Amino acid sequence: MSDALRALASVDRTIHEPARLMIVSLLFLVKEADFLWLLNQTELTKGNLSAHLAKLEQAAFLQVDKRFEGKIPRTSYRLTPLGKRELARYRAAMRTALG
Amino acid sequence: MSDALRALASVDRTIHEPARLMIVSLLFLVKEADFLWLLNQTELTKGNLSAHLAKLEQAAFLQVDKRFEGKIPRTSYRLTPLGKRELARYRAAMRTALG
DNA sequence: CAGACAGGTTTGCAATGCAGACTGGTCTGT
DNA sequence: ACAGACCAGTCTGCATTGCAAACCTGTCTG
Repeated sequence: MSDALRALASVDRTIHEPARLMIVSLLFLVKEADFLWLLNQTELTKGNLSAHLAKLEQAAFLQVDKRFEGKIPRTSYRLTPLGKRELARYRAAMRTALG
Repeated sequence: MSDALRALASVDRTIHEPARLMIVSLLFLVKEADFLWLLNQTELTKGNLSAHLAKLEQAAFLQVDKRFEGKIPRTSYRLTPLGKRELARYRAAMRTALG
């Protein structure tokens, strides 16, 4: 089994999913974002986005920060260090795989 | 929506699946292969490999060539021109997405 | 007060990936 | 000749997904 194949066999499915790869890539660039912004950028449906965020949170790849600004709930999402590491690993794996 | 995101949103799920990406990558390199060889290279189970090959055939990304060599059935798999093009497109998309 | 919008969660459905059991045939050893 | 191993797959059943639409709570606007 070649390196390229080994790389593919070991990719993290959580990140590999295109919708989630969009999310983590965005968060990697902007550091922090809220739900609506992610919704607009990704063009996913709300339910879908919510589900993907939940999955990423469950994998501890992102951290949800809910707080109030006055009466308005302000939720922001950002990558955890683990999330950043996994994204880097994923990128490296895919680069290896794609030659 | 950035180019990177657009690229991700449009990836072909048939090829994106790691197991199938292994298969098409292998076939791209070797031009032609049989079931056992693919089985050994990918380390998938037979049922799994069979299902993925069927899906790739259904998408017209690969072509199955069954013939007899004496009494022994000799099946070989190879990419179609469409399969090669789609792999190229996928690679380009992922490179764009991963920066 | 009605309606729009933010910020999600819950539900239901169809498709998928996966492994293991099964089939049908050939080859090898005794 | 027969048992067992191997090749080449297919079939089946299961659990997990991804997806969209419906729903919910609360705020803000006209």
